[in-house]
Amino acid sequence: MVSQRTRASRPAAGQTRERLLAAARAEFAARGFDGAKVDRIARRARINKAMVYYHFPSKAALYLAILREQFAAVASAVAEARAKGGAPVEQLGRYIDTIAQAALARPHFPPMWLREIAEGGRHLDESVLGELRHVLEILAAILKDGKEQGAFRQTHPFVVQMGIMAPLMFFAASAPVRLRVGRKLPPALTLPDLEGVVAHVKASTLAVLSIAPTAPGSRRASS
Amino acid sequence: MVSQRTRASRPAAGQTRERLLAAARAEFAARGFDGAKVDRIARRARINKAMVYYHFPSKAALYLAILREQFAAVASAVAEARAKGGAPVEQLGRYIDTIAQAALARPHFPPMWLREIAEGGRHLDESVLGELRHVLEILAAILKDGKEQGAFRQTHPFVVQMGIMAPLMFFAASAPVRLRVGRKLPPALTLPDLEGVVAHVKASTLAVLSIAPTAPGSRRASS
DNA sequence: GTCTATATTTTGATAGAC
DNA sequence: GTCTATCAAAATATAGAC
Repeated sequence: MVSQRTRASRPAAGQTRERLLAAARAEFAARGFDGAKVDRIARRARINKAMVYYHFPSKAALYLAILREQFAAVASAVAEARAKGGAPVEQLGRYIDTIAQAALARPHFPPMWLREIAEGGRHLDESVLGELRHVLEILAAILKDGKEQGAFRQTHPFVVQMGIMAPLMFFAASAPVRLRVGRKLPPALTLPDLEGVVAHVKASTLAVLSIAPTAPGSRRASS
Repeated sequence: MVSQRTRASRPAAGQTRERLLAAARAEFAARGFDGAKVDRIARRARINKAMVYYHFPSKAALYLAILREQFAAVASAVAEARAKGGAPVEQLGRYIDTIAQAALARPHFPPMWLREIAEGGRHLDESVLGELRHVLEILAAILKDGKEQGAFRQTHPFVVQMGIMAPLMFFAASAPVRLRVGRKLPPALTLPDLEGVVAHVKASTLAVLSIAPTAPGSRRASS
């Protein structure tokens, strides 16, 4: 995957690659790895199929490049947010905001992530898994700080992560379905916006973290 | 290969269809519509490709049949749970349990649902959308009851639904990825189980519903 | 109802000119 | 770097015997 690019300027070479990546992002997000067709990617990028294989050795390599790019961007945004410091409650709020904004700024990320989950992570390599771990470890650190400072109760980082990521990804990716479901729904059931979902995720997450683990129908706390 | 006969003298007809459906469920859940191959479905069902087309007019029709079956089952389980009545808080807990159990009992449902979301619902027809609306309307009714009885604050059913369904579906479908992520994680970060996730979803949902919409620290953390 | 071919189309990937 | 032309391997679907 070494391309012979020097510092010297070349005729709009990078542009083609960028168009290719943009087209591939859109196609893979909309159709998934198997549903995406190299022909269609080329057409979207206004290049031809041979050019795809000039820039990437295979469809799979192109897909992986895009996965990496997206996960790395999200992970580094989260790391930046963590680096800003502050009280655990504040950091957790920022963590949630950051992920929501990453999803907004990168509309192709949520569907690709949902698909990879459904796929059992068949296309995830160690580099992507590493980014995932990075994000989870940052959340774990925030939760640990909060617990040590008496602000949060003991929780499972994986579970908290699920409670944050899942609604945000689900929401970001589900616009078309929500619209179709909402069309024939009683007018009382209006469609939500991202702000509402983010607020809900923040409020519910902070609430579980601060209350005793007694849910109705379950026994009292035993920790 | 000798196929067994039922009590009657006719060849085991229904059995083949059942095997076909089971194989298709597994294949579609694991690979998605485009990734699933009719050859592989036939092989899994221990029949041949022609039999697939004897029972269903096309791959798409087979896929839709399975989607319908799954959504109808979940929707009717939720309707049953609602019919049991009880206080809103109790009903909401049962609603969550029901969805979690439906996901456990039908391991192919969560990945298929995640994929359809990612896909923009391309394969959902009106019958499936109707089941979705049904489930959402039941949740909306529970929330309405709760509000009228002073147990819940005003919330958006769509948003609450996202906070419940998404973590449950995500969790149910993400076992393979979680295992790979967890393998190289500090031992402090153990892997969660479904019980923990269900408890978390219950606790967080009930918590947001009962508190005032000002979560601790939420003013500062918005952006 | 079940099977063995087989038709037809699509698709990932390459050769080779410019 | 970019194109046209094309291959070889899948993959959906069907014909037709039993």
